[in-house]
Amino acid sequence: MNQITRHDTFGRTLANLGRLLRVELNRQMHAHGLSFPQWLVLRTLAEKGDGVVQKELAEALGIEGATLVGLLDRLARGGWIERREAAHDRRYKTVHLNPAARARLAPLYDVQEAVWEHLLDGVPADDVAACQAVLEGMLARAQRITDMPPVSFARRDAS
Amino acid sequence: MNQITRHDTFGRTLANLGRLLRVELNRQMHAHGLSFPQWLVLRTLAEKGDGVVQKELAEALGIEGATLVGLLDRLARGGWIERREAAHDRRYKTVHLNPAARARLAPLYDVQEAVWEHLLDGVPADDVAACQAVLEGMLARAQRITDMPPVSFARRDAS
DNA sequence: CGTTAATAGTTCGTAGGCTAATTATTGCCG
DNA sequence: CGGCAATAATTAGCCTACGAACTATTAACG
Repeated sequence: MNQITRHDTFGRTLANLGRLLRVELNRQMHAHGLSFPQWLVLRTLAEKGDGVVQKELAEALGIEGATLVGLLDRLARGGWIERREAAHDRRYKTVHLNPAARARLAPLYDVQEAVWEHLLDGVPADDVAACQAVLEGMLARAQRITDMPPVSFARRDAS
Repeated sequence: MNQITRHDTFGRTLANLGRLLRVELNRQMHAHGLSFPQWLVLRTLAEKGDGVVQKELAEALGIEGATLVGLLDRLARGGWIERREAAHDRRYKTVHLNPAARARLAPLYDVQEAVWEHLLDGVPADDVAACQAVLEGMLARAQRITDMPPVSFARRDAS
């Protein structure tokens, strides 16, 4: 009963891959004193430049502000970052990478890249590009869906 | 500094898509009194038949036994399932779908399928298949990687 | 001006995920 | 038979993530 659809296996692959990636990258980063989400925060911080405001950082990461608070708390406790009050508007706080953190961060780019190379070893670049195109299309549709009410998918009448 | 690599954008797409899917499916399932992980448990339970043992259920879901314990606790509290002691070996417990749960579960297959149809609307089946092939290859490699030590990726000597 | 609305950050409660340690039971083997 | 290893489930502790409620500050406008 209730057959497995073609899309369903796609979903399972995606879910399993996501979980495995999270676990594996987490494990790799832990060897350098960071979790994977923490690494994402620091990497994004380094990209966007020092003094980014929390709201903007959370948006760039695609997480909620409340979630970022905890991440920053732990990063600050570990000496990676520092929060300062913004002068012009005291509602804002700017986030700053500590000087020592930059050096500790450098090797992690190699770790990340090595993981990806292992995962995509032997896969033709064209195939990867095609796959990414499909995923990005889904991403775009998913973002549109998010604005719709939940009921819209229940296209059946629950007798 | 520390350039963005080609694989990196692929990783971001994957991570963002995974997150959006999780959030969206969670939202859809909540309209029927379930979270997305809970739905996965019940669906897997229905597939494997009644009386599955927790260990086997956790493996089918790809999560740890400890994680399943909490999920089953909440599902039992909600009247969806029931745990019974296995007769032949009192270490085991078998999980059983409550009769009323089956009827409540039926419409959710449609919800799930509708989400996938929206996400893949207009994408040629060949492209989806090609994409899935790449992802499955990554999945297979990721499973092999998990057996390796964390250091193996730090191909540079951190002075 | 001053009250009200909007906005940034935080806190609180809940859930899901992990690892490590505990408990209860069974298997093995000397 | 008896102790010891293996195994299933649970518990405890941590991190990440969410939404909702709260605080402090600033903006809007009557």
